[in-house]
Amino acid sequence: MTDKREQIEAVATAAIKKDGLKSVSFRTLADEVGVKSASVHYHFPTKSDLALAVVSDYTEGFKERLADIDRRHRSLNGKLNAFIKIFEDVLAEGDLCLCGIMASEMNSLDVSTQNALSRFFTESEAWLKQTFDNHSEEWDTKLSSGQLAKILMSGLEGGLLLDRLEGTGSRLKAYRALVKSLLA
Amino acid sequence: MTDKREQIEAVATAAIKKDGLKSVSFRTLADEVGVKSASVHYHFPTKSDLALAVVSDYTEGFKERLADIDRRHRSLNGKLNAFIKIFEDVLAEGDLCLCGIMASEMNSLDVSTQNALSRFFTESEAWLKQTFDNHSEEWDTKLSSGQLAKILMSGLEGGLLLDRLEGTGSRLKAYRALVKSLLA
DNA sequence: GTCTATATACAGATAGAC
DNA sequence: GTCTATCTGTATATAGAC
Repeated sequence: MTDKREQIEAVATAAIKKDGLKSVSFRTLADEVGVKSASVHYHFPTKSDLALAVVSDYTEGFKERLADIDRRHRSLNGKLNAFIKIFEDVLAEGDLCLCGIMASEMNSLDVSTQNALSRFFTESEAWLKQTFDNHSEEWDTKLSSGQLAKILMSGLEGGLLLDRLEGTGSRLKAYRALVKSLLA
Repeated sequence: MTDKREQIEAVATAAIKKDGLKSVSFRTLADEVGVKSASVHYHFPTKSDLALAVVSDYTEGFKERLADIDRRHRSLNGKLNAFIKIFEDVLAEGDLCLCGIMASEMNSLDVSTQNALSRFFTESEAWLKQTFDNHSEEWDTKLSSGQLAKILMSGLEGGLLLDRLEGTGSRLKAYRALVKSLLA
Protein backbone atom coordinates (compact mmCIF):
# COMPACT_ATOMS: atom_id res chain seq x y z
CA MET A 1 0.00 0.00 0.00
CA THR A 2 1.24 3.48 -0.79
CA ASP A 3 2.14 6.05 1.76
CA LYS A 4 -0.88 7.29 3.68
CA ARG A 5 -0.22 10.91 2.93
CA GLU A 6 -0.19 10.18 -0.79
CA GLN A 7 -3.34 8.13 -0.43
CA ILE A 8 -5.13 11.02 1.23
CA GLU A 9 -3.98 13.36 -1.50
CA ALA A 10 -5.19 10.99 -4.19
CA VAL A 11 -8.64 10.68 -2.65
CA ALA A 12 -8.83 14.43 -2.13
CA THR A 13 -7.83 15.10 -5.72
CA ALA A 14 -10.51 12.76 -7.06
CA ALA A 15 -13.18 14.37 -4.89
CA ILE A 16 -12.17 17.95 -5.72
CA LYS A 17 -12.28 17.22 -9.45
CA LYS A 18 -15.92 16.17 -9.02
CA ASP A 19 -17.28 18.88 -6.78
CA GLY A 20 -14.63 21.28 -5.57
CA LEU A 21 -12.59 21.73 -2.43
CA LYS A 22 -15.54 22.97 -0.36
CA SER A 23 -17.30 19.64 -0.72
CA VAL A 24 -14.29 17.77 0.65
CA SER A 25 -14.08 17.33 4.41
CA PHE A 26 -11.49 15.78 6.66
CA ARG A 27 -14.12 13.29 7.76
CA THR A 28 -14.99 12.06 4.27
CA LEU A 29 -11.32 11.82 3.36
CA ALA A 30 -10.63 9.89 6.53
CA ASP A 31 -13.49 7.47 5.85
CA GLU A 32 -12.29 6.77 2.33
CA VAL A 33 -8.74 5.95 3.32
CA GLY A 34 -9.77 4.09 6.48
CA VAL A 35 -8.46 6.37 9.22
CA LYS A 36 -9.92 9.00 11.54
CA SER A 37 -10.10 12.69 10.75
CA ALA A 38 -7.48 13.53 13.39
CA SER A 39 -5.02 11.42 11.40
CA VAL A 40 -5.71 13.43 8.29
CA HIS A 41 -4.94 16.55 10.30
CA TYR A 42 -1.63 14.96 11.25
CA HIS A 43 -0.60 14.86 7.57
CA PHE A 44 -2.27 18.14 6.61
CA PRO A 45 -2.68 20.40 9.65
CA THR A 46 -5.13 22.73 7.93
CA LYS A 47 -7.28 22.58 4.85
CA SER A 48 -5.03 25.17 3.23
CA ASP A 49 -2.09 22.81 3.55
CA LEU A 50 -4.08 20.13 1.80
CA ALA A 51 -5.18 22.54 -0.93
CA LEU A 52 -1.67 23.67 -1.72
CA ALA A 53 -0.29 20.11 -1.76
CA VAL A 54 -3.01 18.92 -4.10
CA VAL A 55 -2.58 21.80 -6.55
CA SER A 56 1.21 21.36 -6.59
CA ASP A 57 0.95 17.64 -7.26
CA TYR A 58 -1.65 18.15 -9.97
CA THR A 59 0.54 20.71 -11.68
CA GLU A 60 3.51 18.38 -11.56
CA GLY A 61 1.46 15.54 -13.04
CA PHE A 62 0.14 17.80 -15.77
CA LYS A 63 3.64 18.88 -16.73
CA GLU A 64 4.66 15.26 -16.98
CA ARG A 65 1.87 14.70 -19.44
CA LEU A 66 3.12 17.63 -21.48
CA ALA A 67 6.62 16.17 -21.46
CA ASP A 68 5.09 12.89 -22.65
CA ILE A 69 3.44 14.70 -25.52
CA ASP A 70 6.77 16.22 -26.51
CA ARG A 71 8.31 12.76 -26.51
CA ARG A 72 5.56 11.00 -28.39
CA HIS A 73 4.52 13.51 -31.05
CA ARG A 74 6.54 15.36 -33.65
CA SER A 75 3.94 17.44 -35.49
CA LEU A 76 2.05 20.44 -34.18
CA ASN A 77 -1.16 18.70 -35.16
CA GLY A 78 -0.25 15.65 -33.09
CA LYS A 79 0.79 17.66 -30.08
CA LEU A 80 -2.30 19.87 -29.99
CA ASN A 81 -4.67 16.97 -30.41
CA ALA A 82 -2.92 15.11 -27.61
CA PHE A 83 -3.31 18.22 -25.48
CA ILE A 84 -7.02 18.34 -26.18
CA LYS A 85 -7.28 14.64 -25.39
CA ILE A 86 -6.14 15.35 -21.83
CA PHE A 87 -9.32 17.37 -21.36
CA GLU A 88 -11.48 14.79 -23.12
CA ASP A 89 -10.19 12.11 -20.76
CA VAL A 90 -11.10 14.27 -17.76
CA LEU A 91 -14.56 14.80 -19.23
CA ALA A 92 -15.02 11.07 -19.77
CA GLU A 93 -14.63 10.59 -16.01
CA GLY A 94 -17.26 13.24 -15.31
CA ASP A 95 -14.58 15.41 -13.76
CA LEU A 96 -13.23 18.91 -14.19
CA CYS A 97 -9.66 20.08 -14.25
CA LEU A 98 -8.66 20.33 -10.58
CA CYS A 99 -7.19 23.78 -11.08
CA GLY A 100 -10.18 24.96 -13.07
CA ILE A 101 -12.70 24.01 -10.43
CA MET A 102 -10.50 25.46 -7.69
CA ALA A 103 -10.17 28.69 -9.67
CA SER A 104 -13.93 29.03 -9.29
CA GLU A 105 -13.40 28.82 -5.51
CA MET A 106 -10.62 31.42 -5.56
CA ASN A 107 -12.18 33.70 -2.98
CA SER A 108 -12.11 31.06 -0.28
CA LEU A 109 -8.49 30.02 -0.88
CA ASP A 110 -5.45 31.55 0.72
CA VAL A 111 -2.99 33.55 -1.34
CA SER A 112 -0.34 30.87 -1.71
CA THR A 113 -2.88 28.47 -3.19
CA GLN A 114 -4.19 31.20 -5.49
CA ASN A 115 -0.65 31.75 -6.71
CA ALA A 116 -0.14 28.04 -7.28
CA LEU A 117 -3.30 28.02 -9.41
CA SER A 118 -2.10 31.00 -11.43
CA ARG A 119 1.15 29.21 -12.06
CA PHE A 120 -0.67 26.14 -13.38
CA PHE A 121 -2.38 28.19 -16.04
CA THR A 122 0.52 30.42 -17.02
CA GLU A 123 2.88 27.44 -17.26
CA SER A 124 0.42 25.47 -19.35
CA GLU A 125 0.00 28.47 -21.63
CA ALA A 126 3.79 28.85 -21.78
CA TRP A 127 4.08 25.27 -23.02
CA LEU A 128 1.43 25.92 -25.67
CA LYS A 129 3.12 29.13 -26.81
CA GLN A 130 6.49 27.39 -27.03
CA THR A 131 4.90 24.59 -28.98
CA PHE A 132 3.47 27.03 -31.50
CA ASP A 133 6.82 28.81 -31.71
CA ASN A 134 8.67 25.55 -32.25
CA HIS A 135 6.40 24.71 -35.18
CA SER A 136 5.96 28.13 -36.73
CA GLU A 137 5.84 26.74 -40.26
CA GLU A 138 2.92 24.45 -39.44
CA TRP A 139 0.27 27.05 -38.67
CA ASP A 140 -1.04 30.15 -40.31
CA THR A 141 -3.19 32.85 -38.73
CA LYS A 142 -3.03 36.53 -37.88
CA LEU A 143 -2.95 35.60 -34.18
CA SER A 144 0.27 35.41 -32.19
CA SER A 145 1.48 32.22 -30.53
CA GLY A 146 0.78 33.80 -27.12
CA GLN A 147 -2.79 34.62 -28.09
CA LEU A 148 -3.33 31.12 -29.45
CA ALA A 149 -2.05 29.66 -26.18
CA LYS A 150 -4.49 31.71 -24.12
CA ILE A 151 -7.37 30.98 -26.45
CA LEU A 152 -6.76 27.26 -26.27
CA MET A 153 -6.20 27.01 -22.53
CA SER A 154 -9.26 29.14 -21.69
CA GLY A 155 -11.39 27.46 -24.28
CA LEU A 156 -10.60 23.95 -23.13
CA GLU A 157 -11.19 24.82 -19.47
CA GLY A 158 -14.50 26.42 -20.37
CA GLY A 159 -15.43 23.69 -22.84
CA LEU A 160 -14.86 21.06 -20.18
CA LEU A 161 -17.03 22.99 -17.73
CA LEU A 162 -19.91 23.37 -20.18
CA ASP A 163 -19.67 19.92 -21.74
CA ARG A 164 -19.81 18.20 -18.36
CA LEU A 165 -23.26 19.65 -17.72
CA GLU A 166 -24.73 17.56 -20.52
CA GLY A 167 -22.29 14.70 -20.82
CA THR A 168 -21.65 15.44 -24.49
CA GLY A 169 -18.26 16.60 -25.67
CA SER A 170 -19.44 19.01 -28.33
CA ARG A 171 -17.45 22.04 -27.16
CA LEU A 172 -14.18 20.16 -26.90
CA LYS A 173 -14.89 18.81 -30.38
CA ALA A 174 -15.36 22.35 -31.62
CA TYR A 175 -11.91 23.16 -30.29
CA ARG A 176 -10.50 20.24 -32.27
CA ALA A 177 -12.06 21.86 -35.32
CA LEU A 178 -10.59 25.24 -34.39
CA VAL A 179 -7.12 23.73 -34.12
CA LYS A 180 -7.57 22.05 -37.50
CA SER A 181 -8.55 25.36 -39.07
CA LEU A 182 -5.36 26.98 -37.77
CA LEU A 183 -3.02 24.42 -39.29
CA ALA A 184 -1.33 25.24 -42.55
CA MET B 1 -37.70 49.57 -1.18
CA THR B 2 -38.08 46.64 -3.52
CA ASP B 3 -39.90 43.48 -2.74
CA LYS B 4 -38.07 41.42 -0.10
CA ARG B 5 -38.00 38.31 -2.20
CA GLU B 6 -36.31 40.18 -5.03
CA GLN B 7 -33.89 41.74 -2.58
CA ILE B 8 -32.88 38.32 -1.28
CA GLU B 9 -32.39 37.08 -4.82
CA ALA B 10 -30.22 40.07 -5.68
CA VAL B 11 -27.98 39.59 -2.67
CA ALA B 12 -27.77 35.86 -3.34
CA THR B 13 -26.85 36.46 -6.98
CA ALA B 14 -24.07 38.87 -6.06
CA ALA B 15 -22.64 36.43 -3.51
CA ILE B 16 -22.82 33.41 -5.82
CA LYS B 17 -21.00 35.28 -8.59
CA LYS B 18 -18.12 35.80 -6.16
CA ASP B 19 -17.78 32.42 -4.53
CA GLY B 20 -20.47 30.01 -5.59
CA LEU B 21 -23.71 28.73 -4.13
CA LYS B 22 -22.03 26.66 -1.42
CA SER B 23 -20.61 29.78 0.19
CA VAL B 24 -24.05 31.36 0.47
CA SER B 25 -26.05 30.59 3.59
CA PHE B 26 -29.52 31.54 4.70
CA ARG B 27 -27.95 33.29 7.64
CA THR B 28 -25.62 35.51 5.60
CA LEU B 29 -28.41 36.34 3.18
CA ALA B 30 -30.70 37.22 6.04
CA ASP B 31 -28.08 39.47 7.64
CA GLU B 32 -27.49 41.34 4.42
CA VAL B 33 -31.14 42.10 3.79
CA GLY B 34 -31.89 42.77 7.45
CA VAL B 35 -34.16 39.86 8.33
CA LYS B 36 -33.80 36.51 10.08
CA SER B 37 -32.96 33.26 8.36
CA ALA B 38 -36.44 31.87 8.99
CA SER B 39 -37.80 34.70 6.86
CA VAL B 40 -35.54 33.74 4.01
CA HIS B 41 -36.92 30.21 4.29
CA TYR B 42 -40.41 31.69 3.99
CA HIS B 43 -39.56 33.07 0.53
CA PHE B 44 -37.36 30.14 -0.53
CA PRO B 45 -38.28 27.01 1.44
CA THR B 46 -35.12 25.13 0.44
CA LYS B 47 -31.78 26.07 -0.99
CA SER B 48 -32.76 24.33 -4.22
CA ASP B 49 -35.67 26.72 -4.59
CA LEU B 50 -33.30 29.64 -4.23
CA ALA B 51 -30.83 28.14 -6.70
CA LEU B 52 -33.45 27.62 -9.39
CA ALA B 53 -34.91 31.10 -8.95
CA VAL B 54 -31.51 32.75 -9.18
CA VAL B 55 -30.48 30.85 -12.32
CA SER B 56 -33.79 31.60 -14.01
CA ASP B 57 -33.55 35.31 -13.26
CA TYR B 58 -29.96 35.46 -14.40
CA THR B 59 -30.83 33.76 -17.67
CA GLU B 60 -33.67 36.19 -18.26
CA GLY B 61 -31.42 39.17 -17.59
CA PHE B 62 -28.76 37.77 -19.90
CA LYS B 63 -31.25 37.35 -22.70
CA GLU B 64 -32.34 40.95 -22.26
CA ARG B 65 -28.75 42.03 -22.76
CA LEU B 66 -28.62 39.99 -25.96
CA ALA B 67 -31.80 41.67 -27.16
CA ASP B 68 -30.18 45.02 -26.36
CA ILE B 69 -27.20 44.07 -28.50
CA ASP B 70 -29.50 43.24 -31.39
CA ARG B 71 -31.13 46.62 -31.02
CA ARG B 72 -27.96 48.66 -30.69
CA HIS B 73 -25.58 47.03 -33.15
CA ARG B 74 -25.92 46.30 -36.85
CA SER B 75 -22.60 44.68 -37.76
CA LEU B 76 -21.34 41.27 -36.72
CA ASN B 77 -18.20 42.95 -35.43
CA GLY B 78 -20.25 45.27 -33.22
CA LYS B 79 -22.45 42.49 -31.90
CA LEU B 80 -19.62 40.11 -31.03
CA ASN B 81 -17.59 42.80 -29.31
CA ALA B 82 -20.62 43.82 -27.29
CA PHE B 83 -21.05 40.17 -26.33
CA ILE B 84 -17.46 39.96 -25.15
CA LYS B 85 -17.93 43.18 -23.22
CA ILE B 86 -20.56 41.49 -21.07
CA PHE B 87 -17.85 39.16 -19.81
CA GLU B 88 -15.34 41.98 -19.39
CA ASP B 89 -17.82 43.86 -17.23
CA VAL B 90 -18.28 40.80 -15.01
CA LEU B 91 -14.52 40.46 -14.73
CA ALA B 92 -14.16 44.13 -13.76
CA GLU B 93 -16.34 43.42 -10.72
CA GLY B 94 -14.17 40.48 -9.73
CA ASP B 95 -17.08 38.17 -10.43
CA LEU B 96 -17.74 35.10 -12.53
CA CYS B 97 -20.75 34.32 -14.68
CA LEU B 98 -23.35 33.00 -12.24
CA CYS B 99 -24.12 30.02 -14.45
CA GLY B 100 -20.45 29.31 -15.02
CA ILE B 101 -19.60 29.14 -11.36
CA MET B 102 -22.70 27.09 -10.63
CA ALA B 103 -21.78 24.69 -13.44
CA SER B 104 -18.65 23.93 -11.43
CA GLU B 105 -20.95 22.97 -8.53
CA MET B 106 -23.13 20.77 -10.73
CA ASN B 107 -22.82 17.65 -8.60
CA SER B 108 -24.40 19.30 -5.58
CA LEU B 109 -27.35 20.78 -7.48
CA ASP B 110 -30.67 19.09 -8.11
CA VAL B 111 -31.65 18.06 -11.61
CA SER B 112 -34.01 20.94 -12.33
CA THR B 113 -31.27 23.45 -11.55
CA GLN B 114 -28.79 21.51 -13.67
CA ASN B 115 -31.26 21.66 -16.54
CA ALA B 116 -31.73 25.40 -16.09
CA LEU B 117 -27.96 25.82 -16.30
CA SER B 118 -27.78 23.74 -19.48
CA ARG B 119 -30.46 25.91 -20.98
CA PHE B 120 -28.51 29.08 -20.21
CA PHE B 121 -25.56 27.84 -22.22
CA THR B 122 -27.43 26.29 -25.12
CA GLU B 123 -29.63 29.38 -25.51
CA SER B 124 -26.64 31.69 -25.42
CA GLU B 125 -24.92 29.55 -28.02
CA ALA B 126 -28.11 29.55 -30.08
CA TRP B 127 -28.08 33.37 -30.10
CA LEU B 128 -24.44 33.36 -31.21
CA LYS B 129 -25.09 30.83 -33.96
CA GLN B 130 -28.08 32.81 -35.21
CA THR B 131 -25.97 35.96 -35.16
CA PHE B 132 -23.31 34.32 -37.30
CA ASP B 133 -25.99 32.99 -39.65
CA ASN B 134 -27.61 36.41 -39.96
CA HIS B 135 -24.28 37.92 -40.98
CA SER B 136 -22.87 35.15 -43.14
CA GLU B 137 -21.17 37.55 -45.51
CA GLU B 138 -19.22 39.21 -42.70
CA TRP B 139 -17.06 36.30 -41.64
CA ASP B 140 -14.86 33.77 -43.35
CA THR B 141 -13.53 30.54 -41.86
CA LYS B 142 -13.78 26.82 -42.39
CA LEU B 143 -15.70 26.53 -39.12
CA SER B 144 -19.48 26.36 -38.98
CA SER B 145 -21.62 28.95 -37.21
CA GLY B 146 -22.51 26.33 -34.59
CA GLN B 147 -18.87 25.55 -33.92
CA LEU B 148 -18.03 29.23 -33.66
CA ALA B 149 -20.84 29.70 -31.15
CA LYS B 150 -19.54 26.89 -28.93
CA ILE B 151 -15.94 28.09 -29.23
CA LEU B 152 -16.88 31.60 -28.19
CA MET B 153 -19.18 30.69 -25.33
CA SER B 154 -16.76 28.14 -23.84
CA GLY B 155 -13.79 30.39 -24.39
CA LEU B 156 -15.32 33.41 -22.73
CA GLU B 157 -16.49 31.38 -19.73
CA GLY B 158 -13.03 29.88 -19.38
CA GLY B 159 -11.26 33.15 -20.07
CA LEU B 160 -13.27 34.84 -17.35
CA LEU B 161 -12.39 32.06 -14.91
CA LEU B 162 -8.66 32.23 -15.65
CA ASP B 163 -8.41 36.00 -15.95
CA ARG B 164 -10.04 36.55 -12.58
CA LEU B 165 -7.22 34.69 -10.86
CA GLU B 166 -4.77 37.45 -11.78
CA GLY B 167 -7.02 40.42 -12.31
CA THR B 168 -5.75 40.97 -15.83
CA GLY B 169 -8.05 40.52 -18.80
CA SER B 170 -5.53 38.98 -21.17
CA ARG B 171 -7.56 35.91 -22.11
CA LEU B 172 -10.70 37.88 -22.88
CA LYS B 173 -8.53 40.20 -24.96
CA ALA B 174 -7.22 37.20 -26.88
CA TYR B 175 -10.81 36.31 -27.70
CA ARG B 176 -11.33 39.81 -29.07
CA ALA B 177 -8.36 39.11 -31.32
CA LEU B 178 -9.80 35.75 -32.34
CA VAL B 179 -13.09 37.39 -33.32
CA LYS B 180 -11.22 39.99 -35.33
CA SER B 181 -9.33 37.29 -37.20
CA LEU B 182 -12.59 35.61 -38.17
CA LEU B 183 -14.13 38.70 -39.73
CA ALA B 184 -13.94 39.09 -43.48
C1' DG C 1 1.08 7.92 13.33
C1' DT C 2 -3.27 6.89 14.84
C1' DC C 3 -6.64 7.00 18.10
C1' DT C 4 -10.83 8.90 21.31
C1' DA C 5 -12.95 12.72 22.75
C1' DT C 6 -14.21 17.24 22.45
C1' DA C 7 -14.41 22.37 21.57
C1' DT C 8 -16.52 25.62 18.68
C1' DA C 9 -18.79 27.26 14.81
C1' DC C 10 -22.03 27.16 11.27
C1' DA C 11 -25.07 24.75 8.03
C1' DG C 12 -30.24 23.76 6.45
C1' DA C 13 -34.58 23.41 8.12
C1' DT C 14 -38.91 23.71 11.07
C1' DA C 15 -42.46 24.81 14.97
C1' DG C 16 -45.17 28.02 16.63
C1' DA C 17 -46.02 32.87 18.49
C1' DC C 18 -47.20 37.41 16.83
C1' DG D 1 -44.37 37.91 6.61
C1' DT D 2 -41.32 38.01 10.28
C1' DC D 3 -39.93 36.65 14.53
C1' DT D 4 -37.64 33.51 18.55
C1' DA D 5 -36.13 29.26 19.56
C1' DT D 6 -34.52 25.00 18.50
C1' DC D 7 -33.37 20.45 16.21
C1' DT D 8 -29.97 17.99 13.82
C1' DG D 9 -26.08 17.44 11.18
C1' DT D 10 -21.53 18.58 9.83
C1' DA D 11 -17.44 21.45 9.50
C1' DT D 12 -12.37 22.64 11.06
C1' DA D 13 -9.40 21.97 14.50
C1' DT D 14 -7.05 20.42 18.83
C1' DA D 15 -5.68 17.89 23.36
C1' DG D 16 -3.83 14.08 25.00
C1' DA D 17 -3.60 8.84 25.44
C1' DC D 18 -1.36 4.95 23.17
